[in-house]
Amino acid sequence: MSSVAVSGALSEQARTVWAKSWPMHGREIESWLPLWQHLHDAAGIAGRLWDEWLPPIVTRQIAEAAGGDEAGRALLSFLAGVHDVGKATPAFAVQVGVLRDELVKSGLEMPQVLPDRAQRPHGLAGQVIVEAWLESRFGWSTGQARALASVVGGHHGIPPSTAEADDARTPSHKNAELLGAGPWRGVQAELLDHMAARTGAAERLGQQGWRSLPRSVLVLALSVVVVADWLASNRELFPLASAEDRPLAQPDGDDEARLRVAWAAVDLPRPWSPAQVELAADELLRARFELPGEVEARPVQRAAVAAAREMDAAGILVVEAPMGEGKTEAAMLAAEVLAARTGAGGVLVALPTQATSDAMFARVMRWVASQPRTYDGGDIVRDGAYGEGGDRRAVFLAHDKAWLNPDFAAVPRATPVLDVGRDEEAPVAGARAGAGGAYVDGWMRGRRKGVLADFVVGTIDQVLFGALKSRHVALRHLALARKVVVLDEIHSFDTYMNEYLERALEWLGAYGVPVVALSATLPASLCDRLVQAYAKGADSRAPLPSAGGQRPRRSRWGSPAAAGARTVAAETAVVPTADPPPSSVLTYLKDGQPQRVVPEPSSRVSTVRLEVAAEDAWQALLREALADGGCALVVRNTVGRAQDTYRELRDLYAGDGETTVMLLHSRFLASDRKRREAELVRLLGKPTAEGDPRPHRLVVVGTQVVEQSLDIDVDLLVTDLAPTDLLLQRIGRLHRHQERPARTRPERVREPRTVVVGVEDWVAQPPVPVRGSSAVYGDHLLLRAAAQVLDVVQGSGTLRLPQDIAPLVQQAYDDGLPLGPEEWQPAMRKARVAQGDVREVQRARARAFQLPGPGAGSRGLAGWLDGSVGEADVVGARAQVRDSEDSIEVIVVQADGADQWRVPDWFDGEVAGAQVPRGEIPSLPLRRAIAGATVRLPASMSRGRGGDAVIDHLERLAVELDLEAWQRSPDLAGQLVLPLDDERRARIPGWALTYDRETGLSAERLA
DNA sequence: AAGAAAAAAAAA
Ligand SMILES: [Fe+3]
Ligand SMILES: [Fe+3]
Repeated sequence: MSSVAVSGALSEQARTVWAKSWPMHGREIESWLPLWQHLHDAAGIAGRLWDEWLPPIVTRQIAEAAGGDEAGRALLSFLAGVHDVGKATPAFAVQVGVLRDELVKSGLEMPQVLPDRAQRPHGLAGQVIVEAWLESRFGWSTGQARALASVVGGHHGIPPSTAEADDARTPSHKNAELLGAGPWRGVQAELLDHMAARTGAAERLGQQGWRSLPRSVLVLALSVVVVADWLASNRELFPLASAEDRPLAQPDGDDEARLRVAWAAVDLPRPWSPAQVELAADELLRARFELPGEVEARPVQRAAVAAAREMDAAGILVVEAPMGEGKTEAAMLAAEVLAARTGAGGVLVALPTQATSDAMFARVMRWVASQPRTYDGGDIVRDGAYGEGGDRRAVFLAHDKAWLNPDFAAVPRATPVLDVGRDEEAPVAGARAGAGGAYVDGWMRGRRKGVLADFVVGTIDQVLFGALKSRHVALRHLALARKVVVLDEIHSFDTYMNEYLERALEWLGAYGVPVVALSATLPASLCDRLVQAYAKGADSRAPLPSAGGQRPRRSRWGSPAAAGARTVAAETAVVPTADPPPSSVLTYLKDGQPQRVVPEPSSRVSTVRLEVAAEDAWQALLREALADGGCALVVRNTVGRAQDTYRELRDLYAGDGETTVMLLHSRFLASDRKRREAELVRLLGKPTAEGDPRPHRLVVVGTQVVEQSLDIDVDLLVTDLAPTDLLLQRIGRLHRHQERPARTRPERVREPRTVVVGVEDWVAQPPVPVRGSSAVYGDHLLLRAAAQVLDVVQGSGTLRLPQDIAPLVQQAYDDGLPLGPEEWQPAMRKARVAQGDVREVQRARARAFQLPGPGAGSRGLAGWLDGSVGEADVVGARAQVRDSEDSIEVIVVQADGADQWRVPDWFDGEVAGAQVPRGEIPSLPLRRAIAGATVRLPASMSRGRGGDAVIDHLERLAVELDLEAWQRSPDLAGQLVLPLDDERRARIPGWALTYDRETGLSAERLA
């Protein structure tokens, strides 16, 4: 850690240039800050960040590019130290009258007002000033100067476009007026020279090393500049000077004290730095998950630990395995090994949904608590104090509804780092860190900064946003680049999300971030693309020495022999006989090449009887199968079908007194759905020590919500035809728990059995899926699944699990492989083309706002985010990481005759039926209840012209009923409200809505 | 016609 010597005095003009003023408007000011002071502060913080906060995985790559550790530190300090030099311009300085006058008095001329001043925001101004200075002072080329200076230009979140920068550099009257001429130029250069000398950059700017930094390093540099600026702009940490102190005296040694105090107040934790663990996988598993001595690692876990030790540390590991093989634990063990190998300072675990993120957060917290402490300079006990250097791990749950999560709320919070006048929050005293030093940092919190924390669990969107053109995306990159990134359930992504995932992986590759991706069986081509995307990014950072040489094609399934299934005569055998793809497989990069490892097969093997039935036949079949009791799951592909089926089955079993029929789909209020899910897991989960609440006979009707993450076990499955992988996931709920051996199940359902329905006519050539299914999935995947289902049914009649999963999924997604009889082929070709079109549209939409890759372009960050705000030329494209037309979420309240709003009266707890105020922000318990009263309207309601009318109506309602107060609460701002009458009905133009506690929300289109 | 999530920044 080097403290910087005070270098050089500044001219009076340079000391008069200002950066901050309080207030910013008005004739009188109370306080101000000279620019040099802000620059010193920012440079100082950047140095501290380098010394104490950035983990080696980040500093190493900056150092490598910049020419050594000190050079890397100097680079960041310098960039932070000049970031606001654009404030030394008339365009900026004209804003505050008294400060302007002072400058004019000192000889820096400018008019009273500059109407065009907004055309040269100080970021852009700074960029071109630095460009010109690098060229004239050090002889940099235009392109070299543009690249480095773009970091200055981008410090407010969006780097200027090439055209903007070119325009600002063209000699013109306007530029002279706004950016300054004559003595202004002298002051700008003086400040730049001063900061270059002070940060140790001057000498290096004269050399070659910094002239062609890779884009990934520039992004990291930008992110650190932004962090430094945000901290240096906090007036609590870095107080302004009194307005009387003008100009401020020469810079002196007080700087260091000012910095020390501020840095201590921010109190960022040192990065996690786990030791290289040599433990065997078994021991590691037991130690980190607090398992008893006899527990052994499962094959996948053992293979993952071995892979993490032998793969490229800056590489990607894809673990494909069925559920129940302990993938999550495997990933955390691998993450620790990879962190130790790369110097990553934390772990980010990303999942597809908020609900799974919530569940994962609790598990990751336990894992964090079991981490040995790594701080070597103190004697702090593990569960003890934090403060004096003890191990602290900043944790964060990153999704929109994290504030509702009790596990996250229970984590001790450090004193928030607030800013006077900006943060409205009341200051609270911080608490001590919890188990293993886990705490929520006072600064690394909130939507943008929270993901910077050491251990973050969140939705996959948090990662995908890193590939979206968006303001301050560099900050998100830093959040990712600091850690090992674990991606869970990546098989569940659609084409649109995969586009973003691939681009995000390119960037992670460029940063050398270890990635562990978990999945059920992935289509081989997809797995290949993800690994390639990472490798491509890695190449952008470290090009091969043989620059012109072709890299050998990297493909997991490169050789025909490896493809196995594809050599089999397609139309006859669906389940391949030779060399089938294994049910578990690990793919990782080793020396830049993909390797595959197959763990020893799991011992669990089961068979499932597969059959098909007509829509009018399966209910009799179900009744028959459940004659002696048992629990069945009926999965429908649309909410409407599920609601109808539920009503039919309810009536069918009405009055027998010993059968429960339940319904689950997403169109229940969030709290109602949560309660239903909990009830399902209680009834159909593993038996507990207290007993087994499994009912005698139960029929659960549901949509796709039941194929995800609900750990339930049923005796019999009836399901609409669905794409093969989803069908297999549904089948995974069948006889799922080993704690429930066959002999404990009713006799007629002792053999696991699946009935596939949802097809108009199974005998037709090809069969015709019901309309709803076609609308949701498209006929291509449905017909391929139908071919596979019929093939099994007409053959052995049984599936073997898990062995058959991988071959079936690989075939279903291998478009080159024809499936089904000859007569189907014309229809299947048509469906395939249609599907291709849909995917292409999705891809195009996704690309409209996608961040360029790390290798594209040579001019640093100039124009990096061009087109990020509403300039898409693709129809229907939006700046978002999930594909959707507007689907409307509403808060449901009960309105009485007097137009008072109430929390739904059937809710649990004291707030049920409580009045919801509109003129003020509702209390926290009420806001919690309200968050649980949300539901998404059917997509059909928000599409097209009718959709606009619906949104209009709801928005007008919010205005008419005056929800202004709600806008000040982040969780309520912008929310639409749907008031129901006493009968739980609502009228919206064109629609009649009903909410029924048993069946959920129904929408009926009015003629 | 499913399901899933969804960003306030450092001064205009
Ligand atoms: Fe700025
Ligand atoms: Fe600044």
